Amino acid sequence: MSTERAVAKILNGLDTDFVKAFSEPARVEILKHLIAYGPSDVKTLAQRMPQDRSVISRHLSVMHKAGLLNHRKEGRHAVYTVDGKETLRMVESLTQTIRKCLALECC
Amino acid sequence: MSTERAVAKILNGLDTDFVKAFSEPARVEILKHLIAYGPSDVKTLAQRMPQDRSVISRHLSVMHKAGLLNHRKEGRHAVYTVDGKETLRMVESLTQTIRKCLALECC
DNA sequence: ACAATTAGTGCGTTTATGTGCATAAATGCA
DNA sequence: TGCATTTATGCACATAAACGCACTAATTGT
Repeated sequence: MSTERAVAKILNGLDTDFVKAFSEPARVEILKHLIAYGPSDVKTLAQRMPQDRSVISRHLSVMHKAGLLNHRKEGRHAVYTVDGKETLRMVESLTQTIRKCLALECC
Repeated sequence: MSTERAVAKILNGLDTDFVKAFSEPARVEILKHLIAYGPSDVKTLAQRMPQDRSVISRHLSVMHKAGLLNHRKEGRHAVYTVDGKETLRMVESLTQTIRKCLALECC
């Protein structure tokens, strides 16, 4: 297989949703709070941040879909928690992706 | 120091320029070519991609500023190369950042 | 000196995303 | 049942980023 195709195969598996979660300051702020204070509902998180609740809710949804957060319903509350295991798995996968690519580096 | 401040201290050091480089498909395409074919100038890269040369030039500039690429002038050509060492250093730094945060995880 | 080639920047346009308000659905409590 | 609370979504708007065109600057070769 050509190097070009090998590199493509590796980098096409790159999880862009994962990296996007970390490129948005508001989402990082949410992560900070979830790590420091543990499971939290939308209202609690929103109270700590300048954005509207709806915005926080959407950011949480994005991070949940990306696999960084777990989500459960407790009555009318939506409780989100950091999925540390999965998050770590993904960042290590990213490292491996880059490692493999660079190993193929032509010159 | 409170857990909140400890987490903030760690995550504030997060290099968002680095992660942004990987969240843009066009930039990943550029990386693919640079890894597979080695040092390339702007025209060569632009010929492989649908975007205008100016767009490629700007993406290269972004990645160079983020530390992913090296840049040298060869006559009228601008030759870009992947800085594998630095790129690897950065992704490992990201992994460590996340690792440290999760180690502080409250619950 | 002149024409051709290459890279980068200014500028306006398009596209994507974050944001807030209003609202509906679901739940808990009196 | 009636009312408050919480979340999520539709919608419109603002901001940021990607994009293409046109132009300038720098360099090469004739």
